[in-house]
Amino acid sequence: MEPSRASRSYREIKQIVIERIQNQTWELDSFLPTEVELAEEFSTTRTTVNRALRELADEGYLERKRKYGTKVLRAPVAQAKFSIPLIRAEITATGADYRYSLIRRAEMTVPDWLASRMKCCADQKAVHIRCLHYANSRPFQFEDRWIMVDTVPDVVDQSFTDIGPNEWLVRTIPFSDVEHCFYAARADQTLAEFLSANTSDPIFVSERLTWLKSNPVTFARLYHHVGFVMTTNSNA
Amino acid sequence: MEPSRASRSYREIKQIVIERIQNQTWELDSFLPTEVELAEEFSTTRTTVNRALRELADEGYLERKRKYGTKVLRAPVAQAKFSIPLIRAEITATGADYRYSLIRRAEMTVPDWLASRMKCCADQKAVHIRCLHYANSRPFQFEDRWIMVDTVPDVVDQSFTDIGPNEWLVRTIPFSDVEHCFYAARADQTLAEFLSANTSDPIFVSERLTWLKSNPVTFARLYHHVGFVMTTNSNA
DNA sequence: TAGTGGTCTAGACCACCCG
DNA sequence: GGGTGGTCTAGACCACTAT
Repeated sequence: MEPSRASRSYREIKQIVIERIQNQTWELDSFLPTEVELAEEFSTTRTTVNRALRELADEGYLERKRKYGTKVLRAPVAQAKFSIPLIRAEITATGADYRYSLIRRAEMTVPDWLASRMKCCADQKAVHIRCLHYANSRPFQFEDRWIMVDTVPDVVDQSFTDIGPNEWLVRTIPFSDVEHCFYAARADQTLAEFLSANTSDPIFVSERLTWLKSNPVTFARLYHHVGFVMTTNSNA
Repeated sequence: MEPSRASRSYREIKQIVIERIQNQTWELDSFLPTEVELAEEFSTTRTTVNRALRELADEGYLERKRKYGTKVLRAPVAQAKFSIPLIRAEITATGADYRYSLIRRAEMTVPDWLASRMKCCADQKAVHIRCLHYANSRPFQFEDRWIMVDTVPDVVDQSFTDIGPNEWLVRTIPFSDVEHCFYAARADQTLAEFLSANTSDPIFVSERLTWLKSNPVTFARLYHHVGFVMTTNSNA
């Protein structure tokens, strides 16, 4: 007669909460029971319920406020996650061969537009690199990158003939703040030649800006091959 | 003489760990002290240290294994998060006026390519919608969408003349699994007219696939205006 | 001011996995 | 086998905020 008293883990609770939202047992915009009530229902402690609900809130399904309660959000799909792998890994993961080729390496003063993007002053030095990444000998990505000498002094000793700048940076710089952006651009003649595309082909471009403790590290503009598609990692 | 014994919060511990990685106090690929040791150093309990390290691992900075320890990962920027707002909010957030216009609404059997994308059978019905979203009377996004009648039966009663399909779905369907993808496309003549663009302009396209408990809900292909840029939310 | 979630404590047992 | 992180317990006090 007595119902099961086995306590639920925080993972089970997460799953049950999701099911109840899907069943509309708990409707959109409505409030869940309090943590104390749920802890009793699931024969567990408030700590465990708290972890389950906190994670669901982080994932965008719930909204929580002190004194107010926990509400079912209406638009749970508020966020999408992308993993940004090293390009070598991205290419070899498909079974293709990876090849790297340096096109240009030059030291110069950062141009004004770059200083503005990186929120830094314009009279500092940077190494400017252009290179190509191939998959099975076909152009996969054309990379146009600046690396700031003040923040990464070792860069002046790097030729980048054998290793791509991103791969080198990831080995060298501990960790950073990053901004990404993505847009579509039209291939000009130069870009078309690098990517074996036709002039005016649509090109998927991603830009990555990196800082280390507020100091500018690098700006990268990545031109992807025609037909490239960026996809989310299934689901959070 | 005695050092401060004030215990550290999990947020402070996260910050300290990040600083030590940036300082190279803890080098890339090296191991951190164990949770017990850190708990002692920070005058707190293992629970608190655990939460700090667990969150840093979720964010991609650390790798943790039982019996093995906690390691500083080399490529911390393994993931980027995007928030995907309702288009009305996206537009009004910039201060622009939002306007919506339905172009086409038709009930039909799902085409084979769509059944394949949604992992569902082809002999079911769907409502096919095309519509435009304007910002200050200029085309902002052209939307091409299918909504599955079997999963969302109420859709047959919706005219979508006054409210966009996404806005209606978000009010109606509790929550779902989602896949996103993004790519660059070339505007054909029709698309150019809808978006007030020129033929062969590069267009940023996003596709969104949604399921509810494994049942296909909707497929949306969103063509953004020329010059659109998608950006990450600053930093995790 | 009262009620809710946010966080912490001091312990415990368990699961995994390297050696 | 033993050491590490993963999780849970049964409490406690705090911080925020709706009313």
